[in-house]
Amino acid sequence: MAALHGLIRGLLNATEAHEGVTARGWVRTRREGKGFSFLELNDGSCLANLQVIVDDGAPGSEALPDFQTGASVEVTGDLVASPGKGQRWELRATRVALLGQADSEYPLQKKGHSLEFLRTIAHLRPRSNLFGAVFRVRSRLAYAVHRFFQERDFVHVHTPIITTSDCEGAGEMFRVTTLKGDIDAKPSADFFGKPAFLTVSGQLEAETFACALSRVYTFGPTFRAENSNTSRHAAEFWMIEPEMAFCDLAGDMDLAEEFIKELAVYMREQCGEELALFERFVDKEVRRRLDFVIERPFQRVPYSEAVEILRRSGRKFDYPIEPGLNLQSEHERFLTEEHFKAPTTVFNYPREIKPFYMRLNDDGRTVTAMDVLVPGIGEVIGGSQREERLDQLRENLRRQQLSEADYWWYVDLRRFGTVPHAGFGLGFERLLMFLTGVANIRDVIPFARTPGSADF
RNA sequence: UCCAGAGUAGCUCAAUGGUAGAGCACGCGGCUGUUAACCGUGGGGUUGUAGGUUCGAGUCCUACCUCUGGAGCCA
Repeated sequence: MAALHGLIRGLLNATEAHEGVTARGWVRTRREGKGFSFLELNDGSCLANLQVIVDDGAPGSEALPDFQTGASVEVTGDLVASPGKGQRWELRATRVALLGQADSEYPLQKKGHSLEFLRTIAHLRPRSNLFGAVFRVRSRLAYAVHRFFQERDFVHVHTPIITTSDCEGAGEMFRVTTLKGDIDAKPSADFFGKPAFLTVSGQLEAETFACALSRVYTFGPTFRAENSNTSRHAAEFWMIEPEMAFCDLAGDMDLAEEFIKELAVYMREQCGEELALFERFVDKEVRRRLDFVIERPFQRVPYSEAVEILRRSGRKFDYPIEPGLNLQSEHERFLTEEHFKAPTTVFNYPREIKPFYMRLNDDGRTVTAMDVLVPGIGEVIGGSQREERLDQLRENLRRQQLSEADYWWYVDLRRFGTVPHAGFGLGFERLLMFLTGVANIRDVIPFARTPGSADF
């Protein structure tokens, strides 16, 4: 019986009627009948509401006028088969109690609200069907991410959030300081004795652990101070970065593709109720896209070949296609959605457009970079085999005008027992957008931080 | 940061330069084992902000603010 005193999810999944159960939650709507009222109760444990029947005169029913949308209540009664359509079980109340009132100013009324409006009430939107579903899915997929790596003997490493290397090379960084006034006047007086920042990637630190524990991954907050105003960028997001010693680019691509597939399968099998909601109200194509990724084998194509395909496609693109230029979103989407009609991994990019840590190929012109492209989104994963040769890494640093002294510990990995190793990075929110169909990154983060906005 | 669009009731939206409206929500009444119930009725507004044009501005002009979409950067 104890379990039945738990969440509404448990009550609705009951296999038989039960007397004397208690449900707690928030009122979604109330309908008054002759001599009794219907309450729809939701506690966020699942999408569905629990229908409650309260007879006039039942203990606590005198407060029913205050059981308005948004109010928190506790109901005790008997779980019985529902004679009405639309639900299997309902709760016949023997006692009701108002825990917390919600008056008519409660902004989340029982009506369709725009996503833009819901963002302005981020403290209340988890009580809506859509956002309850999004954040239940976010939690389960975070679990699936850990499960994927733990089952493959990866060690979870908590890489630092504050860093003093301002040269991780992945974009503008947020400054962390305890100084007042001119913070650049005397950096040695600062808390860490030098300028400090919020991390833009845990990769370099993860590499050190991979070169000790063989297989590691990070899954944590990441920060970018870029003034990016798009539906795909946030100043604070969660990144997943596996790193594997004794692994080359092929092994890296294998893992990336397996990862995407497994999470799509997990979404399909473990989040069916939410997926149905997303399919209906958010993105009619989401289930088809998941099946597309699950069923179709990934295509692998070198960058040079991808460029040729784009050139010969006869398609007019807004941006030029030339060897040595980065592929634009429109190019990536053409490859995966129209040309291959499959998830696609592009690899071996020109060294000029990629960071110093990527391994130089024997041709001397390309590096072992790879991007995994999926339909609807484009790039979801970027990774590479890392440059493990000491001399070559030093040359890469020189070419990109980076100081070896700033990377002394990173270079040390190549001095002492260096090994081939590889890894990739994945934005957790972008993965969520792909798996749920939600179009704006602000709607898969509980409280989004974007330029000019850090409320709540 | 660049380009485009939008800000009118709590929410979603109407309103030829000429008296600011509807639906939902909320109050009241009615009806009903109802399903975002239904029917009737009532209250609800500094039209994003500041200027300007005009006899008259929600509507036209200028600036700013905010939001949205797209681009760049990227995950």
